[in-house]
Amino acid sequence: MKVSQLFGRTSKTEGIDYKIPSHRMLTQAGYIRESTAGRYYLLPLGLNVHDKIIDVVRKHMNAASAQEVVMPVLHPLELWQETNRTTTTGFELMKVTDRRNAEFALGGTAEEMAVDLVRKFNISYKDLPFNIYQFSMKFRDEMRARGGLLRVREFVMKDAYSFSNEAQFKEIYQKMWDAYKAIFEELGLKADVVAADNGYIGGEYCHEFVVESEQGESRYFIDETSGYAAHEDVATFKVDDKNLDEAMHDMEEVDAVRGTTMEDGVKFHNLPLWQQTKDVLFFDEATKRYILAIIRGDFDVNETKLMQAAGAWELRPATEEEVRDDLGSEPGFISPIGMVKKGNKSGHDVVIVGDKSLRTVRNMYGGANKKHRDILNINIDRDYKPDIEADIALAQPGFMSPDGGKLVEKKGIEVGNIFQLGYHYSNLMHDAEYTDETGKRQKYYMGCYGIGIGRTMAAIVEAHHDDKGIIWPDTLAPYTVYVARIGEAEAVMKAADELYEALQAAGVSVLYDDRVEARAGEKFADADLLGIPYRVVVSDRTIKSNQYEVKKRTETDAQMLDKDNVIKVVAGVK
RNA sequence: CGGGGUGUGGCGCAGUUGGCUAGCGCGCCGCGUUUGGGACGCGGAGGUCGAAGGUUCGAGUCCUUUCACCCCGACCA
Repeated sequence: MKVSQLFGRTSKTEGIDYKIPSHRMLTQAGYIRESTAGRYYLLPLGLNVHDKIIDVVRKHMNAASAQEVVMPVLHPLELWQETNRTTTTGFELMKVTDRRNAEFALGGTAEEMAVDLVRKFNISYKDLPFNIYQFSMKFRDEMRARGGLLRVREFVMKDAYSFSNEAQFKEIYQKMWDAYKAIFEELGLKADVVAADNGYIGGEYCHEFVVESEQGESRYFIDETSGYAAHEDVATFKVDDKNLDEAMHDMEEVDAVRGTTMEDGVKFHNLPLWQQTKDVLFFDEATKRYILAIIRGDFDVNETKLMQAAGAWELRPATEEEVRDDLGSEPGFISPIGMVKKGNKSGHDVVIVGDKSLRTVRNMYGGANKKHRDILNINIDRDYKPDIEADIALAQPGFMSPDGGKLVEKKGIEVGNIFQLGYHYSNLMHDAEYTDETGKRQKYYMGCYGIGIGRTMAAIVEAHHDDKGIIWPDTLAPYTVYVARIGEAEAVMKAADELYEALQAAGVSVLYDDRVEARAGEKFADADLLGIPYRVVVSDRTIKSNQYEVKKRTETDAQMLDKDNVIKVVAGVK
């Protein structure tokens, strides 16, 4: 390709105010162009790389015996109603109506479609297991698009859906895990595999593939000695026992003219923070219940874990008015003891969820549901009993991992994930069944597996760039060689043209900077910005010796080679 | 959706307490001089000042409404 003919061009100023390197460089180098917030044009260079990433993903999916299909982008809305996801998805579903008034959802993920497709075939155990996948545009009406390709409203996703029985599933999940490791490794990314929350997708467990990056939005913890890795939403840690050797004392209600913070309580009673109870009241809009979370004073409540434990969907903190008027308690002095759980003013029940850390402390202290009154020597079981006991504590850097090492906090870009879905969808959708060996109908046991192609592209740039521009891994670069022709002397033009032809004849992909209007500095700057692995200069200087100047993007020194050796060096990387 | 901010040629911006023909740099087109790390001169094209309504003799500038975009939060590939 000749630069003079390439659609899209580099710019010194375009995108200069984009803060995130991949966003700025991909825009300035002419790989992408924004349409409106979160929707991008992929220009020829951008599509070139995007396609190469897809090729890598496809290769490994096929090797893991997944089979490629394409599903419609418009999903019949009935399917989403079947699984109740018209209301429970984290992203706002985008809907369209056709001329017959049939309603469709713009696909944001395709579990329902996959199930609907498979059940049309009335399959039996002989068909299992199998895994079908596609590359297709996904639509998500994100609250806020951000960071160029990192978080957008339309993007190509590779999404795969596996169907099996329960016994077969582990192997499929492992296969996808291994395929993902191989994919990201081939793409030049070091991905951590992190346990995470299933969220609106459903199922019981899942893993995210996260590339460590300052620009990432995922926070996760790693125990570097054991390899334990978990998203902050689900990370667990070892809780130390505090004063379990102490005898239980009698409960006592006392005056407590103090402020409403935890520190106020510590100061007033002159007792450790960990001995205080932290009582946090939430309201779940989905199930219309109050949820009272109780935890040891030195820990915080993890809302994701709390939602899982309580079966809640739309948690929000309760307001001060609700605490007072509905529950007859007092902000800052909430307590499970004496809490009216049923038949309170609002008619909404209260569910008490206790963290397991409450069993590591004796004789705790906390509010008495009355202003300026506290209770001392509170002990679980004797004085109150949570409706649900679970781990609802938020992990913090430095805490001890379940394996005994230290938890280190990291930030990263989530480029892919794998979900166990189990019977989640086959329970919700009718006829999601196969016939087993005995002729009985059994539900599909499912998994799903996603990779965002554009986000992966951005993650690669985040991982591979310098202050001059992108540094593509050799196999992903849109072109292997950038031929920079300097000057317009007849002999130079001829030599450059010949080199361009010769490289192409040798099967090397070349971007030939034949612009007469651009000067040397501009061409060098563009070669660096574009991130092409090799730059070959043809100029007065080089043709004098009948040689060419060859420089790798990753190196500072160039070498002089004759044409055959240029081709030899460069042909090795295509 | 909550909080903060910005909308003026393709990009980056200036435009004072309302005032005359809306400017500058980059980029783009033409001619010339240049030619190894983003040159220079001369000439040129390109603008419903985000949109709608209002105040006024007069609005880029003031008022109202609205839309878009950016940054911070909750969500995700």
